[in-house]
Amino acid sequence: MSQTKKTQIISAAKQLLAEHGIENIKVNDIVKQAGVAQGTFYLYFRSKSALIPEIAAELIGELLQIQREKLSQVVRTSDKIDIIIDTSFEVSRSYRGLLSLCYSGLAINDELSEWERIYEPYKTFIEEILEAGKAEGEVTQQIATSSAAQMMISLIEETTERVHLHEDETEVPHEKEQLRTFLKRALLHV
Amino acid sequence: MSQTKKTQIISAAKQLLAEHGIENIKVNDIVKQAGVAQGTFYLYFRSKSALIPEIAAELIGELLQIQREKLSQVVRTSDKIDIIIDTSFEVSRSYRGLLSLCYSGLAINDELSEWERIYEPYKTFIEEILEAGKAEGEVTQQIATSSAAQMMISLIEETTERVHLHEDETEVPHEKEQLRTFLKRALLHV
Amino acid sequence: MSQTKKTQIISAAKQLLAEHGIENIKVNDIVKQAGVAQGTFYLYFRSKSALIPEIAAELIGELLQIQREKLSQVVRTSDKIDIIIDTSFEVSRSYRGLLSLCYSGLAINDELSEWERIYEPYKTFIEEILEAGKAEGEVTQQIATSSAAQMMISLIEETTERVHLHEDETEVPHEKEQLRTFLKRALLHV
Amino acid sequence: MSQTKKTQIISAAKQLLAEHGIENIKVNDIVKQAGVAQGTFYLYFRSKSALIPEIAAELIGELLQIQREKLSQVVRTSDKIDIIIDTSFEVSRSYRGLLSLCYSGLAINDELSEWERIYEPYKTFIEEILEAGKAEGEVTQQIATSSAAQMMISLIEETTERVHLHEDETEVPHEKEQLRTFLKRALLHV
DNA sequence: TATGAATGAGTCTTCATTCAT
DNA sequence: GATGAATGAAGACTCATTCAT
Repeated sequence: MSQTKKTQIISAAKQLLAEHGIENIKVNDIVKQAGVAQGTFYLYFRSKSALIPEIAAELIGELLQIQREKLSQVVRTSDKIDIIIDTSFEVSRSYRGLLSLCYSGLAINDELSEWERIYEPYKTFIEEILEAGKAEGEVTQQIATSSAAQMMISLIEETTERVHLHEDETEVPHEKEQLRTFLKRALLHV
Repeated sequence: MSQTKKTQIISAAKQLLAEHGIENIKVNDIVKQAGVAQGTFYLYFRSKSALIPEIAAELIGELLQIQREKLSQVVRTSDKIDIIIDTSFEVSRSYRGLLSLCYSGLAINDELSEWERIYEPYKTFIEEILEAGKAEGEVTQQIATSSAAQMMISLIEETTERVHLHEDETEVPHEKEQLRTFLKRALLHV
Repeated sequence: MSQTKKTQIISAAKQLLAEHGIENIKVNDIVKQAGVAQGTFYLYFRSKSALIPEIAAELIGELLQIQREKLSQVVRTSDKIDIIIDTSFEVSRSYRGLLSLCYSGLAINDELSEWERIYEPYKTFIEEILEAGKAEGEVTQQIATSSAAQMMISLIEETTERVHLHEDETEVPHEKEQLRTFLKRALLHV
Repeated sequence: MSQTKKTQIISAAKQLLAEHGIENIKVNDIVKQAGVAQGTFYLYFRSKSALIPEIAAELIGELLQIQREKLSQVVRTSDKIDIIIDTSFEVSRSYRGLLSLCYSGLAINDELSEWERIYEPYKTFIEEILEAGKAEGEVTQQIATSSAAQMMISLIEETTERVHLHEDETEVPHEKEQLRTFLKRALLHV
């Protein structure tokens, strides 16, 4: 039951965060939206900025879970990349701008390591895919999986954010295609 | 002469911005550092947040100028990419974190178009390089220059920021190399 | 209990307002005098200028209540006018200058209608007296009660304010007498 | 020539004062409107608040001059009152709200005596009219001319301001008529 | 006289956080 | 656990006034 309150708060925060920026939402807004009292917030979060990592973690977790699921039966790395891009676009759409807000929010608060800790499992997930791809001979040996995973994640994230911020859905397919091409050229054997 | 004051303010702001985040610096700090009065700030900037675009513009301008100069005698796109990466790392080092702070600052203030206006010239510069590379048969026809330029810029920026935030100079050469490989694979003919 | 805080603030504000002008008192002064925190002020008032109407309303309410009471057993309009003048002088003395400050405060903030809404009940009260006087044949039919009430209120208010601002109590009886004569000549049958 | 600058400033201030309140106009607004430099203001006025009395004096002077002129050939006090009311309405219309702003401006600045000094000549002018009316047997002996003059001025001023602030020109004739009746009943023999 | 860039004290308002109930 | 009234530090911004030119 007490978990309910926390969940309500996180949901409310996610919603507001996606609409406005981190600096533009007040604890007051969140609790109002969540339908709980001001003080309740501090029962579950040490401070306002402690909220961001939790949301980020939830987001990444969600993304990871969806992708794990969708990739379970997929074999070719090329297909995996397609799916990763597609799901990223979908998740990013519903959280419009939230990821980069999380990022800047964390960066601002000098909690870089916190951020990395949260991103860790996702990065590992991508690394494993690339590693497997290398083993299969599909992914180039030229690039270190750690760096490549990082660049791949950044590029996908940045592109999805950018595209969605533009609010012009018509260019989505083209940008997605470009991203696909770019990534595959960089990572896969010709 | 009155330009001096504005310059002083921008310099001070750049310095402080690189050290702390945008939300962590006060107008008061900036003017103190700049050696001008509180009111003087508002003589040259409509508000605190109006400062960011100006700094960003200056930064981009600087980057653009340096790269234009260094690339003037270079022919091969591959070499151009090397130089762009190198100079980006250098500029980014001296402005440690400033670019992404500018970005988040702008994103927070919903001034996306302002941000794009500022980035415009740099993006065009990169596009022209890629276009020329296509003409020379060095750059792949597979990718649209506009998208490619955007992705290239994002990737370089994100990587430089990330590497510099880690404050571990030893990994710079490796990351730089990885970035080079990644980009060239994506953009150039094999 | 929470009403207490608001009451404290209004009391403090009334006191300070009577001593200084609206533009000369700071929110800080008010809360210090009231013994509450800075933020508490904004819990009960949207802004500093939102305070004035509330005080004005309270003042008018007080004046109205006193006069209603004192006039309950009085029959002749002439006597009623005497009592209205007397009580106005008394109330005005204890709020020295406050009424006109309220007025200017409102006028400055372009909230004329707000001001009229507040004055409404008092004006109605005076109108009813004049109407009753007309029915009794004591008040002249020459003048419309609405206009007459307005003029009567203005004249009394202006005179009391003026007299009290002079801080020379010796002239009060004379001015009061003059006001009485003036008003009765204007309103009553000879 | 230097008088020109001062005149420009006063004109600009009158205009702005009539549109906004005293507290809402800045020296900057005035000088911009006047087309002079910021510093020029302080060449002619000790401070911002020193401007109000000058404007008030000019206004009163204007009113006085007009009325003196119009009354020069008039004999009956009743007619004089009509003319005074009419001209007051006219002048007040073009300075919509300015008089009361002057008043509150001065009251706020505790310069009551200054205000009275400025009003002095006008009050004397009205007193003389009433005195003459008494001599002619037209004005009642019941009321002291000093008090009566003051009340008459206040009432006219308050009424004109009120009517003009309402911006409903259709009620002007009725209110004017009511004022006329009220004043004549109060001051003249039946 | 005239200018207008520069000043900086002054104040409103916000909002994360606390704590008595 | 839950509440929400109360807190008060913090900071952006204003604007009358000055003064070097």
